[in-house]
Amino acid sequence: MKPERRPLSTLGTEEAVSQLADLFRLMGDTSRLRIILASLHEPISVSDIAEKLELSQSLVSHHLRLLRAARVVRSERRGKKVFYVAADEHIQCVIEDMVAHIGEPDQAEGDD
Amino acid sequence: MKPERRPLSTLGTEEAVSQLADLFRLMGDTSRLRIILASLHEPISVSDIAEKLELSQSLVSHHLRLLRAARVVRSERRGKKVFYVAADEHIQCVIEDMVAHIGEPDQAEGDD
DNA sequence: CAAACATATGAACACATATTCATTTGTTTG
DNA sequence: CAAACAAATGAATATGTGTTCATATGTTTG
Repeated sequence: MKPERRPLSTLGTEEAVSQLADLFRLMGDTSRLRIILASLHEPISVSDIAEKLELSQSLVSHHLRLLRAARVVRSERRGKKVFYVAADEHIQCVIEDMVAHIGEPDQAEGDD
Repeated sequence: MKPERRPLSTLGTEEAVSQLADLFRLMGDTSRLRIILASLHEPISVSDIAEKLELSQSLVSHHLRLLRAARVVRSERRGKKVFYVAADEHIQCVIEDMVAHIGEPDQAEGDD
């Protein structure tokens, strides 16, 4: 089920556009995007992310801090481990839309 | 009307994830995002973009080259001017979803 | 409390890239 | 064809940032 989208009229201020760009930029790094994908459907611990993606624990932690600050993911502690999961369903929607864009047939007009 | 999304099963390869990240990164710059927004609904010329956004013609052109290469926008020449417009409706969807994410209520669990 | 495990943080560095300036290419019209 | 306008390109630079290494903080268990 697809969640509702919002009109773009919210993007009047420079600050709003800046906040939006920040989110896209966060998803624009391969490591971070893989981390997001790994935590998209179910909570996963930092160490499991690091192992699964073959990234250092430190790097994963650094990225998760940025993602959590932007509320792309949220954290939950379970004993010694900390689990991260995508914050809301919109994150998945954004990714799915972008994948759909990639699959779109090319209809360039002045591309030569 | 919302276009169809695609499943994320396409993201198996590293190359697919990399391509996806490239697109997000392109939208993660304030100037580029503003350019995308300016050309979202109707074709607009390079000079009009530059004037409207108060960016240099050169800068706009540089960014448009990247956006066109990634098929985020497509170009069409009309006389001396070149008009750019968002390549497909998925671009708008992605933005709308991200705006919706920003408007999402905060439900952090371990945020303190 | 000490030891072991899991995560977070800080500094430093290598690398990418957004922007500017100068120039070139392309298009229309006298 | 020359002049004027519009857009694209290239080089140079300043700034941002992804990654690593070392270390600190937090948590459980003996």
